[in-house]
Amino acid sequence: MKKYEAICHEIIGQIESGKLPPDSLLPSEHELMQTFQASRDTIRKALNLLIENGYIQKSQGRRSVVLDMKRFKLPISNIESMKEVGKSLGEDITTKVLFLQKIHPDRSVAKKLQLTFDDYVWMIVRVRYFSGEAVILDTDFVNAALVPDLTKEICEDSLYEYIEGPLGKRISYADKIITCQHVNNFDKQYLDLKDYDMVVDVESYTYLEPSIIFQYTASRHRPDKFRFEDRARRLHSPK
Amino acid sequence: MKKYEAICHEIIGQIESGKLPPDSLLPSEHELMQTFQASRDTIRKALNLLIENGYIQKSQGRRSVVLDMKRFKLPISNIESMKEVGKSLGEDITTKVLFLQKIHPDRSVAKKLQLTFDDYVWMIVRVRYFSGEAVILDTDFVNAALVPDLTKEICEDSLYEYIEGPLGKRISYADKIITCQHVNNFDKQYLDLKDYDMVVDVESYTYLEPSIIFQYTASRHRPDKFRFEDRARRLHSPK
DNA sequence: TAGTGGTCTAGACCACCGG
DNA sequence: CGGTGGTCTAGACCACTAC
Repeated sequence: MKKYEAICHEIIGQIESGKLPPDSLLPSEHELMQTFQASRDTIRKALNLLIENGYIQKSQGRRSVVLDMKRFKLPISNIESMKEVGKSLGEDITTKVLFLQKIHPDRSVAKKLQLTFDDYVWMIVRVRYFSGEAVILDTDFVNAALVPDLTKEICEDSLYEYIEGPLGKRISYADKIITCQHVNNFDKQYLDLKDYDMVVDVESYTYLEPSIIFQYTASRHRPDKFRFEDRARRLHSPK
Repeated sequence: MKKYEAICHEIIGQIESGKLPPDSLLPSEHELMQTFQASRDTIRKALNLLIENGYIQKSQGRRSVVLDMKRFKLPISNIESMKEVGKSLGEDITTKVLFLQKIHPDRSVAKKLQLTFDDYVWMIVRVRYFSGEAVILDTDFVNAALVPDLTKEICEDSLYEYIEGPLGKRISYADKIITCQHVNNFDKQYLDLKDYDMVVDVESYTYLEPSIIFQYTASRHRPDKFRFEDRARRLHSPK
């Protein structure tokens, strides 16, 4: 493991164990250099990781402050598979594959994945059950040139795990667009909608390294089961 | 201006002017060092800024790739005041202040802002009009010890501009929680809801530097006018 | 193998904060 | 004023990619 990651994890451990409670101050960078026998740059990289993950807050001239992480159990602003989300939630999530077939893309999908009509995509339709209720309907289109073989078992388990494991590729980033929409017939047919007439629609464009789009997903969430948490930082324009 | 910010802006300029189109490769870090007469570290800081703002993607052993920013004109994942959002949208946004008063917080607000019942908070209720339609209802609670004087004019113009300008404080970050909820009587009374029976609820906890909570906001959006865009990065756990 | 980005080090100077 | 974090430099070595 990289040194600055190791230092970051060591400090996270101290925060989560309560040795560094919320609102307490971290040792200075100089002290941390000695503690961890590292250069200042390495310490600063470790601290930057802590900032990105919402553990601490820095400001010039003062020591870093430990933040209160209690409210932030489910960061969806990262990319996580359903399997990962379920694990961190401790919820009983199951997946059912309704449809899985290699097809030629239609006009809209071809454009989204930057393909031609002659290329192939996997179309996957999955329902996610939370405690037995069908609350999310996912429709995926995956570039079949990048992911040649897919099975029902992989789609039920974890698509991302398959891609990053056996396929040896790496997921890089995803663009997400969240909107609200009226329910359509698919939603009605496959989700336990109760009397909701709207869904939260999350469109994702997912990229492999270095910047290759491989997946477009439309994810329809029953409104009462949708929740998105994010920490936004203010971009101060340069003076 | 800091050197690495200057370099970052210079490169953004080249990307936005089309001199560095999407999918093209940046010069190597070594070449950039010579071009900008800077050390490698400074170049890397500039590139990191470009990554954080979604302009480029790096991966080891390869040159950096320019990403397509077209879809990302409206970043609500940053902290922006309504005034800033309106400016970048070119939309006709106006604000009407319905209520502005210094009060003692109730139990719920006191807890959210880490105050006691003896402290004071400003309660502000504002309606946001897009092209004449009332589509967002904001209810703010602001720690009055940090922002002693507020007027209707400031609330109608820009609260953040007032805090970062005359008050000389800096906004640091905000935690946001997005959910869907049924409309309540306030929504019905003040928003042009058409026949929608749900709203998108965005709760924000906003912090000043170094990490002082000063504001809690509940923002209720008419569903058809809500849109949230985000670029999420995959956090690979250390091996 | 050559070129690239990733990590790590050591040291300098500056800007800001607090007492 | 001393201490702190922010910026910048110069150089070394490693890991990965592409050929």
